[in-house]
Amino acid sequence: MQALDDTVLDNLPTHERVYRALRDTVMDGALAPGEVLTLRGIAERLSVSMTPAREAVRRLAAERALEMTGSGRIFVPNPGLDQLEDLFQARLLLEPELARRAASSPDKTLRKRLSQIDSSIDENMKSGDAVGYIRNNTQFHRTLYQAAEAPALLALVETVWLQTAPMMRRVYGRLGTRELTDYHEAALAALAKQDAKALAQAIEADVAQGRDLLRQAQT
Amino acid sequence: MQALDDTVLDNLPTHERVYRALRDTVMDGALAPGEVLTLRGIAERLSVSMTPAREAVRRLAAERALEMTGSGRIFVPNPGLDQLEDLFQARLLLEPELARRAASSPDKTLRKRLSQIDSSIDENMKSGDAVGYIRNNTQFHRTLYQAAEAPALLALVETVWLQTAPMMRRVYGRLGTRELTDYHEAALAALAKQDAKALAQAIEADVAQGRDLLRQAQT
DNA sequence: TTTGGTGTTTTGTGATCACAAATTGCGAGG
DNA sequence: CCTCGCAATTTGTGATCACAAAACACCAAA
Repeated sequence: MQALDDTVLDNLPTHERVYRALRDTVMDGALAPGEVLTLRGIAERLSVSMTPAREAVRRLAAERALEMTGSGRIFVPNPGLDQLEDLFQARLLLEPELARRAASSPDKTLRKRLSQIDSSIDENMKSGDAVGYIRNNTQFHRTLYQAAEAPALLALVETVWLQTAPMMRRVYGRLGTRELTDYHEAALAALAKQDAKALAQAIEADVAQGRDLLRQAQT
Repeated sequence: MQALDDTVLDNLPTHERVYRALRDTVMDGALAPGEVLTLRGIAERLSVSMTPAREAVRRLAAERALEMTGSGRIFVPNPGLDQLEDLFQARLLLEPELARRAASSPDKTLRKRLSQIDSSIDENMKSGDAVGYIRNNTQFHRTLYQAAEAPALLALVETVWLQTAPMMRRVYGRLGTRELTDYHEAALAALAKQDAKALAQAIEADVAQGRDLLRQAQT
């Protein structure tokens, strides 16, 4: 009876495993903007053939988590400030709406889970763990929005996260995470009161903080 | 000196050609929701091997234009009413914003092109050409939003269009296109006056009309 | 007519390979 | 020190194939 919560990492198709592995490294900001990847490199690192590696890469490219030149060169996108503004605008349009919908969820379990994640975030902030911060912050938002039960909207937001992650990693690495304001507390309080408006505002402030930090970092 | 505007259909990678061909059929609503596709079928129809067909399909699946079961079966999504509401909500959040940004474009050429497209739409409506209507309507919106110079936002909207296209085709096929209100005229007038607010409202009304028509059709 | 099972066919998956194009490395010439 | 050019290498692409699993068709039993 080992591993009931195996997150079914095995028995998945190879291309799916490669996809998830690559996606996670992008989401963590483990890949620097502009960094170049090769199919053979990916395939070898994960002990698979080129075929599933190619499929995974093309899938990520479709989600704009990776980019490919006309000649097939694979690299991590390095969006300009303009494009980043667009991506944050998308977040500001979509995420408060998702929060609003999640607000009607009377789920006690949800609040507990969010609270736990927020504790981890606090630790990450104090210890300056940028990767841990990004990972838990993403998980906080994802968990909240899942309660909105709007998978089509959440999918859109996830692709935006993928596109901003490498840049945010760079920013947090430079500026640190110690001086960030934690809007999650306010979000949790609003959720407890089922105050959709306040929740949406807290999320908006949270997203806007990320945007402003990024603006500030861009020289 | 034939075909300078060949839209470079040749000399593109095979997987790209397959992708575009499939994407167009989805956008046109030529594929019915629930319809099943096979890699060998696609490959044979386009006279290519399975490899580029697979890549194209997986790319479309990443954009949610196609869906794949755990066992790899490929089919056109058949979203429930709930999901369609979400998709239209995304459109309502994103498209007015894109319109707003496009409004500052003083481009005379743009207005002329939009006007031409709108004429085609009028013909399509009168003749009840559902596919032509969908194609031109999409082109109208795309052309307008391209002026917003926010490719990241436009890409999000395009994926939403892909997801709703099969259902809209069904709806227009059933209810016809003759009784639709043409909000594009108002949009053009607002654009000429560079009235961002009015333009955004016209676009909102246009999108909302699509949503309402779909609601009405769902029994 | 419906249900259950069984054998056939269809289908996606992943590895391998030849090929062409792009990239890189390096040395000659300015 | 920089730039150009050529050769060696790296890299993505697309076809093919064996394989396992899923889907399907068909027939017998209730």
